[in-house]
Amino acid sequence: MATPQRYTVTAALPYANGPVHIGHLAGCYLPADIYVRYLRQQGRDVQFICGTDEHGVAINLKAQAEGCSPKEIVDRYHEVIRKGLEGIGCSFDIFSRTSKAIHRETAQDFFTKLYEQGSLVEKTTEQYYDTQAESFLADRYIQGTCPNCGFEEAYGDQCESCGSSLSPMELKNPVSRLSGGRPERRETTHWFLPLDHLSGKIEQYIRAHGHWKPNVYGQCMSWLQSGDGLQARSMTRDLDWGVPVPLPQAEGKVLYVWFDAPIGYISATKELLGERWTDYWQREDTKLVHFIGKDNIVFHCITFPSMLMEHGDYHLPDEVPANEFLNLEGRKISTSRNWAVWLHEYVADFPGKEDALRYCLCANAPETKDNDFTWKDFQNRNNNELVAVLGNFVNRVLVLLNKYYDGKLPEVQAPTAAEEQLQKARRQAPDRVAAALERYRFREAQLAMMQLAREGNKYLTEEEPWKTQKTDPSRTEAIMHEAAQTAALLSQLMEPFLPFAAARLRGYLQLDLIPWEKLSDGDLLPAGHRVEKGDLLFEKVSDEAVEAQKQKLEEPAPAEEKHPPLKEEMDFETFTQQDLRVGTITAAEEMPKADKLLKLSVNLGFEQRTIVSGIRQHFDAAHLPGQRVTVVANLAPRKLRGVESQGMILMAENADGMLHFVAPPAEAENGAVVR
RNA sequence: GGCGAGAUAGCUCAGCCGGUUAGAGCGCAGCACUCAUAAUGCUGAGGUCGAGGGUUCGAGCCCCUCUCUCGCUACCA
Repeated sequence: MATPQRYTVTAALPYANGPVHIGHLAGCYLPADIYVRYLRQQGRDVQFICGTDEHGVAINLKAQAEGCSPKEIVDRYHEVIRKGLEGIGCSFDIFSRTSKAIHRETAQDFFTKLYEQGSLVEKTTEQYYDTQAESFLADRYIQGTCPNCGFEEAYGDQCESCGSSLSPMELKNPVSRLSGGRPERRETTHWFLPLDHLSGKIEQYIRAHGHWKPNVYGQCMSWLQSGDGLQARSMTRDLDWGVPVPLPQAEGKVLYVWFDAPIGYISATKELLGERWTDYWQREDTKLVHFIGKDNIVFHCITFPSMLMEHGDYHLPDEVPANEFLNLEGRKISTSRNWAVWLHEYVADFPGKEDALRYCLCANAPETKDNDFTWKDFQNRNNNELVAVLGNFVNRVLVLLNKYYDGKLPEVQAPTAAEEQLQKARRQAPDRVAAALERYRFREAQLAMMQLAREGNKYLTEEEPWKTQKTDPSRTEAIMHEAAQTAALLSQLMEPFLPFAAARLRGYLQLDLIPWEKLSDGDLLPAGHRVEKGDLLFEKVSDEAVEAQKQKLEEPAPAEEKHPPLKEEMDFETFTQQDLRVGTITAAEEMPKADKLLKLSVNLGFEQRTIVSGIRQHFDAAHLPGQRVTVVANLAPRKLRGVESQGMILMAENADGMLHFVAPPAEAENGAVVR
C-alpha cells in the first residue's frame, strides 16, 4: 500500500467472562495503544477500536454456574475490563460491547448479505439435543455404544476402541456428556462458511503478506497446508445467548461467537462514526491493523479475512502484529489458579504508577517469543531506569533551571562540540522512535526514547553546569538551555509509552503536544520561556510493595464455588454394576507417541492388569510403582494407542486441575472390593 | 506423535539480504562526580551464539539430525 490515508486499529475484544490481566495488556492492548498514540502525534487519521466480546457458550456456562443471567455476567465484566484498560491509559476512541443493538444489526446485515448472495452453505442434520442442559450437543459430547464393536463408551464422532469413524446417530444408547442424561433427536439447520472452497484465495492473501512476523505467517501457512486443509465452518449455533440468526426459519439460533466478535470491530466503528464508518473499513487507502495475542492468529488471519472476502465490500486486514505470551514469575499465567496480575487490581494497588507497568511490559514485550514478567524486574526497571535515568534527568534540569534562573529559560549560545553531539541525538531520536514503531518494534522504540535521556544525563555530567556557574555563568546558561530543550523533546517522545508522566512533564514545561514532524526541527522552547519546578516524575517501588505482590500471588484462588453440577440420579441397580477393586501399581512406563498416556501394570491380588491412564503430565512413571489405587475392574477393555487398557484408575481432580490418586489405606488388601 | 515458533553474556532480550574484533539494558567490579529520588557518567570483566554434522572463500544467520522450551492438535483423567 502507498501511504495510507487513514488507519483503523483494533485491539482484540476481551471476552467478558473475566477480568483482563497483564498478559493481555503486554500482548495486545499496550502495543496497540502505543501505536495509536504515535499515529495521532503524527497527525494521521486513526480510529482505535475496542470493546467487550459478550456472546458465546462460555458466558452461558459461567452464568449457569453462578446462578445468574448472562447479561449480569457481561455487565459486570464489561465495567471491570473497561476501567482496568482505561485506568492504564488505553486511549480507545470507543470501547463498545457486542451486546449492543447496533452490533446485532451490523452482524445480522453481514450475515444476511452472505446468505442472500449464496456464500453460505446450508446443512440440515438431525442432532442430539440435551433437554436438561437445553442445548444441542457437539459430536464429541455424546457417548454411546459403538454399532461396530459394541464398545460402550464410543464418542459421537469416533469409536476409540475399534477406530471406526461414526456419526452420533449411529450410536446405541447415546448419553449426553453434559448432563449425563439421554439426549433426544432433533433436526437442526446451520449455515457454513466454505473455507475449503476459499483456501486458494486465502493462501494468496497470506502469501501477499510474507512480511508478517514469523510466528504469525508460520502459523497461517501451517493451517493452510496441514492435513485436510481448511474445513467449512458453521457460522451459527443452537443457543439462546447471542445475535439471533436473521432468518425466519432460524428460531432459537444465534451467530457463532467467532462470526460475530470480529464484526464487533465494525459495529463499534459505526457507533463511533455513523455514516463515515465505511471509510475505515471499505476503502483501499485505509490501513487496517489488528493487535491480538497469539491465540487469535488463525481467526484474524484466516477466518475473518475469509468473511470479509466473501462479503466483498471490505478491505482486508493489512497487519496482524500478534505477540507471544507473557509468563509470570517463571510460570504460565493461569486464570483458574489465580496466577495472574489483574489489571484492575494493579491500577488500585499502584495509583500514579500506571506508567511503570506500561514501561516494564513494553521493555519486556513478548514480541518474538514468550517472555517472563517478575515483580523484581518490574522494580528494577522502575527504580533503575524510569526513576534513575529518565525521572532523574528531568528533575536535574528542572531543579537547576529554577535554582539559577527562577525557571526562566536562558538564551541560546554558540554550540560547542558537546552541544552539537546532543543536538544530533535530538534530531535523530524522533526518527529512531518512529522507525521502530512503524515496524511494530515497541521495545526498540522505547529504548530509543530512553537513549535520549541517557544522552541528557551524560551531557549534564560532563559539562557540569554547577561548576561553570561559579567560574563562567554564561557557559551555564548555554548548558541549561540545551538541557531544557532535551527535556522538552522527551516530554513529546514519552507520550506513546508513558502518557501520564509525559503529560505531567509537559505541564511543568508549560508545553503542548507538538506534531511529530516538528520534533526534529530544533528548539521546542523559546528563550525566556518559564518552566515550573514540578514534582518528581516517577517514584521508586519499595521492596515491601514487591513482597506484597509476590505474597498476593501465593494466595489461593478466591474460593469461587466451581464444583461441577451433580449428574442425573441413578438407581442402586446401576450403581452395583460397577466393580471397584483395590490395587497396587507394580510398573509404569510412558506410552510411545502420546504425551499424556502412561501404561501401568496393576496388581489386583487375583490378577495383574494393564491399564493405560492419561496422567503422564501429573506423575513421573519412575515414582509410581507401589502406589495404591482404586480400579474400575469390570470396565470393558479398550484399545488406546494400540495397547488394551483393562480398566480405569480412579482419580480425584481438584478445581485447579491437579489429579490425585484415590488411594486405599495400607490395610486394604489388593483385590478388596470397594463399595 | 503431527505442525508452527523459539534456544545468543549472570538476568531480560536485539542481531536486516550469510561478510571484519557478536550487541543493548539491567546486574557485577573499579574510577570520576555531587545539580539530582545514594540518583548520574566513564572504564572493565563476562558469550565454544542449545548439541553434532554439512554447504560456502566465509555461518549466530542457509541445509540435515538430535535435545530442550512454548503454542496448536491428537491420544486421557
